[in-house]
Amino acid sequence: MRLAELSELSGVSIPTIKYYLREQLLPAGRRMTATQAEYDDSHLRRLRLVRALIQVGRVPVATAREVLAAVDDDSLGRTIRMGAALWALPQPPEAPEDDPATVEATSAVDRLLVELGWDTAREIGSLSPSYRTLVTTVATLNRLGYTCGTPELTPYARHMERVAEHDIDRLDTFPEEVEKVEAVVAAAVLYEPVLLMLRRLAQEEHSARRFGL
Amino acid sequence: MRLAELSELSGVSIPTIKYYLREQLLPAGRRMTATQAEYDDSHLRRLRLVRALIQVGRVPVATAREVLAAVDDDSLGRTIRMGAALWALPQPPEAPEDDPATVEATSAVDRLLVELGWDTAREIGSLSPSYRTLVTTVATLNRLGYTCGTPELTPYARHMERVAEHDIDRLDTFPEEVEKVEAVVAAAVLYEPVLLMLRRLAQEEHSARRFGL
DNA sequence: ATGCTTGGATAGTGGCACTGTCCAAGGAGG
DNA sequence: CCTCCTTGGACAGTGCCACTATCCAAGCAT
Repeated sequence: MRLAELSELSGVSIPTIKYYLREQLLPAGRRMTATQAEYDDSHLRRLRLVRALIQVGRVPVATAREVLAAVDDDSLGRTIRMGAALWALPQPPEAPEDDPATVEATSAVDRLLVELGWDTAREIGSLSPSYRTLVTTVATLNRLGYTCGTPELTPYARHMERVAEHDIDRLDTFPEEVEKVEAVVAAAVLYEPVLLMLRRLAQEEHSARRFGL
Repeated sequence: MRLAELSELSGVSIPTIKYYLREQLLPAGRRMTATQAEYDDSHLRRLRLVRALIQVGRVPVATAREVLAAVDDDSLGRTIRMGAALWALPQPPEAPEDDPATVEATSAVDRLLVELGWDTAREIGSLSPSYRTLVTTVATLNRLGYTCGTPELTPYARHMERVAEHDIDRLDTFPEEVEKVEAVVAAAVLYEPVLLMLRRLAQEEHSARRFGL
């Protein structure tokens, strides 16, 4: 298919697609003549993933580029590739390391990992963006005056552990290799809002039941 | 305390605080003279909440203003006030209503609510932003080619139901009324990244255990 | 009394995700 | 063959938004 058709099928405007091509979020089409290129289903799929990352996941373009580069890097093995893709994902503002709230948060999270027996997470430790983001957020909560230490975190962690197990089980559902990696990224980014909205709905439900409307 | 002190204690620059005052995210200080105003702990607390909303929660300033207005509205009862505050929170781009993927997503979510017995959620239905966001996201997933129907959603919903119950239980921990409402907002916004990061950490942990590094 | 600080108003900055314009090269119809 | 419309590419411009810099007159401190 050509650019115009890609645009129609995806619902993304031509200038925007050109922009994504320029930013290397989308691989170039197969050049047919000097002025024409041919796109296929993989482009359409990738384009939709890009939209999902940017619009739903609110991932900045530069970050999306890194994530997708990891997805495409054939030199990496499956697990690594998934990891690398997810690795590039989040970037909330980091606090200074010597901040007292940060120090406290770090030790709270570390104690949590010990308690749960998440040894791999402990080894990888501060390299993981998830870990760092968690510490930052806990520090913010504490600075706001809301106690958020190991005891508060533990029950939540146990719940999310079961969710994660379920996530991993579902992985085998996807057949193709590239699709699999893309699926992990999509699932990471798109299932997160799903989870959050389910939680809010459940909160509304239980709050209404307990306190009335 | 005066503006400079408020700035130092909060770590927010004076021009930014002035900006927040202008945007009515922060109530004006008690005017002492024509050129001086006095701020107190409630201002500091509110300022930190604003930062949390904007920086961690990525809530746009205009939305934050609405949320905080609901928090402050004494004419509303407690539950309503919390609801109104959370009500104003999210705003992911909505899809056209007649889109086939959206229709499918709507029915999938509705069936989910029936299955779970979330009757209040069903009544409030499409008024709730959580509901609408959930539908939009599910539609996006489907459009991307990832099946996300009632059977896929149910286990996640059950997990989040337990999380939400725990959330509601924790509510009683907070003593003051205004603080309580603020706490709900802070918890909604700040515990969301905590949950997500715990999930990612757990995923890394279990993925490593199952597939190796 | 004088020099520095304060709060308030207003205009400007920088980043980012697009979007509009132009152009030369094709391809399609007569 | 000629004309007209479309295509892909380059590049500058736009709009939004969260700040930030500048200026000013009125105090307060010494």
